[in-house]
Amino acid sequence: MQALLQADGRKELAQLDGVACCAPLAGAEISPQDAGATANLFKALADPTRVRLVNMLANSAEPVCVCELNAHFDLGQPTISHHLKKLVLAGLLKREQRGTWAYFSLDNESLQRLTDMTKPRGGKVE
Amino acid sequence: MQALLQADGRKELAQLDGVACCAPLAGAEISPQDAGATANLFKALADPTRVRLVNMLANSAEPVCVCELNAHFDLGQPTISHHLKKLVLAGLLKREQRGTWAYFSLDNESLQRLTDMTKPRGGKVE
DNA sequence: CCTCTGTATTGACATCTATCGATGGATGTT
DNA sequence: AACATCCATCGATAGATGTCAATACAGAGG
Repeated sequence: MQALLQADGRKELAQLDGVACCAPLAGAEISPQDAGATANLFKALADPTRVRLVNMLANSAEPVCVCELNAHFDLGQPTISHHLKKLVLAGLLKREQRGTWAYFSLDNESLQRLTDMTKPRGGKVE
Repeated sequence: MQALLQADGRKELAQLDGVACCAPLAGAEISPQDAGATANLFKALADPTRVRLVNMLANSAEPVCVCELNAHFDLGQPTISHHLKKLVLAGLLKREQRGTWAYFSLDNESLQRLTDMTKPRGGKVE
């Protein structure tokens, strides 16, 4: 059981690494490790619900309450919570507690990193 | 059986749609359909092997033979073939047959679309 | 202190996906 | 014509993932 908890912890850290590193897709040769981190970042956006969540938060200047987000989906509350957690772990969203309510907002820096990562000629022109 | 084949066909078309549409993440409100297409594009890059494949092709001015690609991975040939197919269906790669050999290259336009899609303030500044 | 409400976590389940071994079709080569 | 090579497809399998119902937990108000 202890082992299971540890494994989970490592997994979450791995996802966080994905945000920090951000090796450009079209840049210099990517190591297998960096490829994993890069893939993790894309994985965070590889779901329609998470794409919509990010899009909604990108269109709001203010942090948005979970209760507000829930209302826009035909999914259960635990499912939305699950997706939000994944986006936070990926570093794309920030979470903020206000009393009973939880507010989420887009981490603009991370979106910038995403853009850098997909730039056609990031590193060198060769 | 016929039904199965049809279902498969539809699935592949859906992935192709993902490339064509390309709704900006931080742009105007994304419809659930567009969110699915956008997610499909990210899904194509949500795997370390596919990230490396795209990266390798991005670093080559010339199309690369599959036999060359296979040599860089500790994976079976059918697995690489499977990943290459997914990337082609997503519109990220182009395939070209030269005699017995298959050559793949990066579709630079699609990479540009990826960049546009992740631009921090794609549509309007609001 | 009890209850209500908003979120997160757990456990279960169905589906999806990456991988492999085996096979098949196509193209060269002897 | 027989054979070898390259690549794609098929069938099977293990592991990952999205979803829900049930539960737990925390803060606010009675």
